[in-house]
Amino acid sequence: MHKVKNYFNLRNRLRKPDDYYYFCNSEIYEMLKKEVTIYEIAKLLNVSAATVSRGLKNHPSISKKTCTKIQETAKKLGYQSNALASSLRTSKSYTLGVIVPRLDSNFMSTVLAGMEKAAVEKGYHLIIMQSFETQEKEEKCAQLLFNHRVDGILVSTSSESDGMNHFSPFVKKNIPLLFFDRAPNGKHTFSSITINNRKAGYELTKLMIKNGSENILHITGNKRLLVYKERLDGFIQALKEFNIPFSPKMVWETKLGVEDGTNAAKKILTMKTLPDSIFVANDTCAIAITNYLQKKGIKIPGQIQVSGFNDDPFASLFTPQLTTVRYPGTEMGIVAVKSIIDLIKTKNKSPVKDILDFKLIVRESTDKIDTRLP
Amino acid sequence: MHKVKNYFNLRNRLRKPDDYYYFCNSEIYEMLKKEVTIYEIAKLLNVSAATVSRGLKNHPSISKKTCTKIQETAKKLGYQSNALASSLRTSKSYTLGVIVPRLDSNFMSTVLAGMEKAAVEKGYHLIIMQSFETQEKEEKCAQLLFNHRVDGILVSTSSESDGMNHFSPFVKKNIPLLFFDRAPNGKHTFSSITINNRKAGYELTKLMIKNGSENILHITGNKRLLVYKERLDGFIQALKEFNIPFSPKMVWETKLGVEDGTNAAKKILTMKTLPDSIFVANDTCAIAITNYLQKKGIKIPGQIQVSGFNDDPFASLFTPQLTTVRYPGTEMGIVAVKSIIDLIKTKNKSPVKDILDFKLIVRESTDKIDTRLP
DNA sequence: TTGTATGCGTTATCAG
DNA sequence: CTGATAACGCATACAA
Repeated sequence: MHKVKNYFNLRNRLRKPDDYYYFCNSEIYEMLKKEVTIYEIAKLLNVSAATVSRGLKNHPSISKKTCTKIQETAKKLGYQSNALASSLRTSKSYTLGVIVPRLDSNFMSTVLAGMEKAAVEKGYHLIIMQSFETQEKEEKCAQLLFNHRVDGILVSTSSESDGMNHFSPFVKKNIPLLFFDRAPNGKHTFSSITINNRKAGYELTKLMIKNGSENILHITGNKRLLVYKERLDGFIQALKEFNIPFSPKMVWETKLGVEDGTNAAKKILTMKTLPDSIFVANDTCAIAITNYLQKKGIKIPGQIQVSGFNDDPFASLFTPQLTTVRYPGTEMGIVAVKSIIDLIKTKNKSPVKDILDFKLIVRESTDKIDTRLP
Repeated sequence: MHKVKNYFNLRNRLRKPDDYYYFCNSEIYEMLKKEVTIYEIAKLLNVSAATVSRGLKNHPSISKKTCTKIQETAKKLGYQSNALASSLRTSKSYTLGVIVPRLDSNFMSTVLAGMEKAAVEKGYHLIIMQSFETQEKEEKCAQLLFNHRVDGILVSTSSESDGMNHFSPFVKKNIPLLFFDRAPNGKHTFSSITINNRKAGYELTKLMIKNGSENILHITGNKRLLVYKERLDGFIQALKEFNIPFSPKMVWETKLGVEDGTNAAKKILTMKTLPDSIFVANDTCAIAITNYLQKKGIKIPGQIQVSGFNDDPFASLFTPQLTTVRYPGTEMGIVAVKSIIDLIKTKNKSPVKDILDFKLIVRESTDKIDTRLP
């Protein structure tokens, strides 16, 4: 009875000790909606809360017998550990923060699916937030995630993002920060997982040149984003290699949506000489362009070759099947999470720089130009 | 100096009081990687931690002057509130748990995007988890989310899920639980947000019948899921209304993926008499089927009308443009989050049952059957 | 308007 | 192997 009293001082419960045993075995718990804590278990078993805490996680220093007793009682009482309290005490939340420009893109949802899977496998979970392509929201997300004491943060930057100062709290506190897909421009020492956009752009362009093109149009996204800038670089590199003079007029910057594609197609039709191929920086826009041009009687790939980027699920169902770059979304997600968990666990200081392999998917839409209609 | 000593007793810091002012203004904080807490701010300003806590959130009982002083110092020290501690204390986490079968579907990512947006607007954020269509994982997700003391949980059930017992901890503790898109079968008193799948199935079928079809094939998903069961019900209802006899042979259950569509198409081509229309329960599969049939020389909609479900982005770019049902993903996400936050705040006991309007998108793929090729 | 004291539920440390 | 105690960082009832 002394012990019980002692606990009562500690925890300052309202109940009278005499009622305690009955109380624990009754339904009153639920009715009072009081949390079932390790103290409840402790009191019932006449052990200390510390022992319960250990027993619950099979701490080696606790006897098997006590362990099972504790776990059984926990189950009986419907005990659910409080992860918040645990995180507060241990300063480990097993939470990873994720910031993406938007959730609802084919590619992004694939990445996130991979991330979630890998995270759960390693005992982590994700708080996912959207920056909607603005720096302001990206900063707010970062703050919220910091306040929630995530163990690591995965970011695909917004197109607006300039400095990376909003991540300095993480850096200062040595909380791993890893960029995926869209990494910051310029020289920096951040960790990142990307694909070789430059090489992909290069190979796609080379393919079209080899198929007979000389007058290539590149329709791309916001050039401030490294992913697009590098595809462009690859494009230019290929032109150079084949002695095709480059001019900025060959590059159109758009938002790469369906409407942007339709508009681009309209504009193309007003050109004095049509391009003989179009390298579009994503599939959605490539298909929108193709679709419009086809409706206006242009033969694809007969008159114009078109290539996309991403290998969206419909790219192969579309007619003509779209040549594109397979961009390993799920894998990127998995690698990103595995890497960051590694950074968390090893407290490794050297940044990860991972460049994933892409796969060039060559399909009908870039068929050789000598198969052209007259 | 007395106060300072007092705080020292309370918080048991290592530092000597004499060094304190210097300490707070120095860089040693960051070097020691000690958290900046309200106590640090309090000591610097010679006020109590309680005052700081209040001042930080502009509590009315704190003078403007003190408030600004506190907030300035907080900023200077790079103070970041600890949401875990706050949640522990207040037992409000401002976190919503979300369980979906998978993240990487067009529709789901749209819903999630809406959810995230609405949640952030209301000061909440999301932990998103995948059940991968298994009950076992769904249960694990529910547990983890419970352990993290989410304020509410949003669920789209896995196709395997049978009982809903794994959500009873939430129900017992009066934590709002809301199903979206896929709600549990049978009678129950859970809150849910769905679309009128039955009516959509009915209208789609009616459309095809009115366009001249008599021999309709319905390709659907797992019938244990209410969403598919109801589409089927609507299908049957329309047949009945037009006195077309129903037979189970008219319904094929598949997984609705691209490959399943191709296989279904192959099987269709082996039928003695081809159906004159096909109502497919999602767009992906509808397009895969159409694509295969077209390749084999079948005219769509000339010989067979096809309709999908979901209005995926490519449905209108495909040739023929796909007749489908627009399923308001973003809106569903927004409504779901708003509803659950409402449940959280009002502690309302009466369940929400929201049925969103869909929109029938009639396009070429179901053009009148009298335009058929001979 | 501000301060005091305490608890939220857990775990680490130290002692036995 | 187990127990007592003190944090983790914050917020609130109560007191002043």
